[in-house]
Amino acid sequence: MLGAANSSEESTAPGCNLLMPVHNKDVADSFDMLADLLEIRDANPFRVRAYRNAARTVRGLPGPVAQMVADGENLSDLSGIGADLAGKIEEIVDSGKLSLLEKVKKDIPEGLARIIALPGVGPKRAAQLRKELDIESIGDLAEAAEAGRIHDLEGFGHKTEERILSAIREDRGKEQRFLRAEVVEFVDSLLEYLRAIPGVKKVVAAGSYRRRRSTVGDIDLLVTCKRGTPVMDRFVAYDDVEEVVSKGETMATVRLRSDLQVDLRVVQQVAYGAALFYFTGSKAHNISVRRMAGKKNLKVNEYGVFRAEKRLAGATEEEVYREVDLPFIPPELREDDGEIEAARKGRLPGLLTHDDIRGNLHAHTKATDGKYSLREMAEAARHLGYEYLAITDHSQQVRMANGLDEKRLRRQITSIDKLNDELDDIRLLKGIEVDILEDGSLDLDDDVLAELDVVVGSIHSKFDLPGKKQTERVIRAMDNPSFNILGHPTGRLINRRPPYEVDVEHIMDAALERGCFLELNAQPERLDLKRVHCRLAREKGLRIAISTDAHTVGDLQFMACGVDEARRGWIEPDDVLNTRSWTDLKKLLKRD
DNA sequence: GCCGTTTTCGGCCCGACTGTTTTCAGTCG
Repeated sequence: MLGAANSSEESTAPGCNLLMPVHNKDVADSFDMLADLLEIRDANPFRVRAYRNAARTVRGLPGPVAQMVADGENLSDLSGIGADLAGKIEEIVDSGKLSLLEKVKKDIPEGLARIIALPGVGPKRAAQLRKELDIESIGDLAEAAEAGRIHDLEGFGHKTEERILSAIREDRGKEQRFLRAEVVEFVDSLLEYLRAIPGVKKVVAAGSYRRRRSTVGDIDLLVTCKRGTPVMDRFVAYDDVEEVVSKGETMATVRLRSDLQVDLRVVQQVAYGAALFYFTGSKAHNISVRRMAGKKNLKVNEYGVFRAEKRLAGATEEEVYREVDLPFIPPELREDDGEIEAARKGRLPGLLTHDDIRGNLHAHTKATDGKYSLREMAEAARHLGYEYLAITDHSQQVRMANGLDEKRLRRQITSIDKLNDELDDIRLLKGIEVDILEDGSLDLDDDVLAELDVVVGSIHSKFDLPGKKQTERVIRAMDNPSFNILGHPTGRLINRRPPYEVDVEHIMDAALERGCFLELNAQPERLDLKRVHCRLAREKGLRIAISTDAHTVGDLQFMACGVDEARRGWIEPDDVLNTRSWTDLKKLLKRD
């Protein structure tokens, strides 16, 4: 939301900017809100879409749009941003407000935007509810529904009224996204259940799940089967189904007990590729591909690629892409932010795979807040086929985790040396996850840090420093010649904590100058660096470490999540530190 | 509101399901 800006009355530390920083989310939320309200006002749908596209573009930027404005960058170079929207972004950054939005809010109350977020209510019905019943908020709507005043409206009925009421009661309608890693087991069970139905041929999860997004809003499943297979009946009869939202011949939607929504689509085998393409998305990617198809007088839908009535392709995704003169584009890249152009030019990246990973550069033991011994962690890593595992326990500042002081760290170094003499096929690297203190100094003395194979530096305190200070803090830490890798560089916890205000691009430049690296932390709720940052690092030629930050032997499996995010960020094997043998890695870690 | 090796104006992706309807609008993805 806006409005955080501009209160010069409030006490402000000397030297601080009087305006609160405007975040990308503020800009994007303003545009989304404006789109909602304009839609209720029955504006040109393409104008509405332009605002939504712009919101998406701004939300996906690797750095603050406010910085781009400050640097005088030409915002209309961004896709979907023209002169008008560039001006509006500048207005928001400069003033903290969007005058058009303020104006429209006078006409259409903000509460209506929350009404259209409810399932089953869209802009048309919201406008109608307001016109006929003076409903301007969720509260008004709840009252009217409870009083039974909704079902008599034209186009409404008892079912719609009930649906609205139950949605309000269960507080649905707010955006709810699940960590992908959390839903994997739900999806696997469901896939297994569907595959067991006689007559079913293929069952696959599409959507953002297949694109390997860190979070998913719902699950899209695609099924091919023999004619007459009762897939739909069996699907809605699945044990874990809480509610059947809709059920038709070829499509059904259910809500599981976990509140996860699952859409199932049944298509014929000949349309499998087209349907898979269609339901994998992203929506923006699909629209772009369809537009290309349109130029060739082709129509792409979930049943195939057609010229007039004639189906040209559809059985495989490769076929579908081929018809529009494109090579296969990996699902992780399908976000309509450059992959189509790259594909057309034959410049798609050769993406990293899990098999390329040869080690893990961030793990804890029970010496601090981990749960397993050095030996147990080593065995687990060996079992995964790794060549090395860096032990990077916390440093003393992190008292809650029983962080290591110099004495204990030296003891651990000795233990690792001893253990390495015994171990075959796996090498433990001597490391630390050392705290970056508020002034940018490191939490342990230089001489002990210099004895280590790898030093990961992380922030675990003072998350709320202003951006400039936080950025300087990190860069100062990198000045220390022992510093190798910046751990979880933005500190975000998905759905729980926003990133701290660091200028990631600036930090990347500083890392390049100093021979340091950034981590992509593979914990499912961290995943920072995130994809746009990975792309930025890659463009700059800055290598990244993909590390699990494992606290248990099981956590070592998080590597897959990190690889997913890296793939989404166009990362190739050579861009990653831990695709290298220890011999090669050692050279990279050695700073001059 | 954006965008252009057809275009600076006139396009802008496409189909399924539901509820409320007698043929379809609204919503959703």
